[in-house]
Amino acid sequence: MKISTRGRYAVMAMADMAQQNAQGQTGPFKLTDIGLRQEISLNYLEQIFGDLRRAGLVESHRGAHGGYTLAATSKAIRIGDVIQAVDEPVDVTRCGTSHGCLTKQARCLTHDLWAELGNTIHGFLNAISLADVVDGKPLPSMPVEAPQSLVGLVQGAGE
Amino acid sequence: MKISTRGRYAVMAMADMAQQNAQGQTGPFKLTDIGLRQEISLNYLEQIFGDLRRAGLVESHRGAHGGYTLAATSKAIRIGDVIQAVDEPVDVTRCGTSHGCLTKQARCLTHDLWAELGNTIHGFLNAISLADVVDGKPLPSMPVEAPQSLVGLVQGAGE
DNA sequence: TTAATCTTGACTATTTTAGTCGGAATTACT
DNA sequence: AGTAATTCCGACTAAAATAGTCAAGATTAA
Repeated sequence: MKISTRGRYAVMAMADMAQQNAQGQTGPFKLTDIGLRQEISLNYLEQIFGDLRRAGLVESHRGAHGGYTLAATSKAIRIGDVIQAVDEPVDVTRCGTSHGCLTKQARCLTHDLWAELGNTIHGFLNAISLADVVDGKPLPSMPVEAPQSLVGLVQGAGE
Repeated sequence: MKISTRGRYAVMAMADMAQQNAQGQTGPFKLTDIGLRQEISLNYLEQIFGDLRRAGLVESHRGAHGGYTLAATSKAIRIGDVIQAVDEPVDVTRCGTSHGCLTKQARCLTHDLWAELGNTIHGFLNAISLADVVDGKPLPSMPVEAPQSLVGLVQGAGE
């Protein structure tokens, strides 16, 4: 249960550009510079930015004095989008596609659990924009606390 | 960003036992039977139950007519405990221990983000008991929605 | 004593992750 | 036109994690 470095690096690089923007720099930003600031290898960044570009999150400017710019305002870009762009499976479970869920006798007791965990992670990441990260805004946290107290508090966990 | 089969299998097996309990069976439950019902190989289950036993979540009964029983009521066992028992790193980031966070020039813009994501996942999993899963209780979901709306709603994302 | 069951540890195959490398295409500047 | 800077692309590789398998030992009920 951990995030890949691809996802982390992607968010770090995007946040780097957003921060540069916030400081008046308009870009385009060279991967070389981003890599130096964030300590990520150029070659690896190239791979990652390929994904980001194909997902429409950044725009590329080739040739000399080229680089990348954010394709939208930092307020409009959500962290979830960035991670999804570089990190194929934002799925927590491959219930249904693979065995392990719908076993012959049981309707998979845990299916809803994984589905809702996925929703929770998605909800969290999609609720935060690049701008929030750069501004150091306080992040939302889970309101629930104890195992017993929450049962029945919330309804509608349907997928 | 996905959960390992170890974690899934562990929860499935524990839920299986909890369900047997709920149906009047008191155990001990043989791994052979659990494996058959949940379609998990015996050898793999043995490995997993070794971890669960060492974590104190189940009790073993050796010898003929032996098997495993839950070490507490299904209401008292939280999903987070189960996953943590078999799935070493419930960490989302290894910020601080490894490079990639505290780079030379930046105080790691994204540190709080990963920390709070971890808290969110923890909060979710620890809020749900085995009994909740077996009973098919509705699960809590994230209340937050849009990127803008949440900023400033919640404070205190400190680790 | 025997069969059932947990216990342990070593072993292996597959997949994923985290990169590296070389070169081609494109553009700005001179 | 030429050159340097940059993105672009695909193949390649090393290391780690995942998902198991296997064999043999310990313990207990009958």
